[in-house]
Amino acid sequence: MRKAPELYIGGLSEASGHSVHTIRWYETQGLMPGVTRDAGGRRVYEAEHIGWLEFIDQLKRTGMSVAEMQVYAALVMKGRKSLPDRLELLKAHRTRVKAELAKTRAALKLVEQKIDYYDTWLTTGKRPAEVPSLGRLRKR
Amino acid sequence: MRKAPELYIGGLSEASGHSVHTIRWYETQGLMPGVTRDAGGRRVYEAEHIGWLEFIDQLKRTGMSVAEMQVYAALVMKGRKSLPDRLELLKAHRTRVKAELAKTRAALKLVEQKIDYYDTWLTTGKRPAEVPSLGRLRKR
DNA sequence: TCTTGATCTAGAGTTTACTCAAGGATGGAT
DNA sequence: ATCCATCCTTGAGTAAACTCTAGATCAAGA
Repeated sequence: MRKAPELYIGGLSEASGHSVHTIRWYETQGLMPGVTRDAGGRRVYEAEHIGWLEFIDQLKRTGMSVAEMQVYAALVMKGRKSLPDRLELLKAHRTRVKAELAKTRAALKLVEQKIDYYDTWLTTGKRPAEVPSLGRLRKR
Repeated sequence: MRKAPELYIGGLSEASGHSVHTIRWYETQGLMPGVTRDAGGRRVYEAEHIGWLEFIDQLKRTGMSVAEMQVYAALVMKGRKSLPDRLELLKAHRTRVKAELAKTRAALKLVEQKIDYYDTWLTTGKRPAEVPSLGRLRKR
């Protein structure tokens, strides 16, 4: 009754946008739970693995290192008794990400101030009033 | 009349939070315009270099590579005739940063959905309805 | 003058996250 | 029976951004 179309590494690669190299490397890093093999030794994936890799991508994009994703993946493999730990890990991650985002937004604001500074200088032809910490340097 | 307190690499290191190694390495990468030497061959910095490194840090925090900062620093060294190019470079950077921020915010949102999912599961004791692309995986 | 701490250069080493290469097995199509 | 694409493993290579080491020089204080 349960008959998923077989998903080999090439198919998962296409579906996920990761190279087959990367998928195998993720596996060596403990980031690919639940991979089976067929009679010929080939890795067989389920449709869920596509979603899993997508989730991994979100973690990565929010700045999680492979080392911490390893911890998360290990918890997933321990089953539902690890739910509290997974929740804690993700919450801690969320806190860090929010802090990082705030810092990056602040940095962007400063860069934009510099843009305004250059813009004014260029359109008025004269150097605007000093803006602190915008990294001016005399020519030498 | 113009008498700045001498700033050697150790002082700049303290003031900027970068190691002396990093400051020297930045120089080899063309990221330190306007560094002079004293009679004994030691690097002498001006107070402006502190602001410069702070600005570099903002660029870095917003994800600019050292390679692109090189380009920016080279423009700075060309003097005011490079103003339009500097402005263009920073504006292009701003555009990229905003796009990156949007993607990261979206990723964070998905991670937060997963947190909610785990939270509900944990507090109700039963697995909530599927949320698409949250990377579930069967144990095996 | 001697010592100590900061500085210098050149070059090697580290970390993270892939990315590729070599050589070999497998399996469906002709 | 033979091709060819796709898969396998092991291990080496790459890129970015530092980070450290070794051996030498310099400057200021005891």
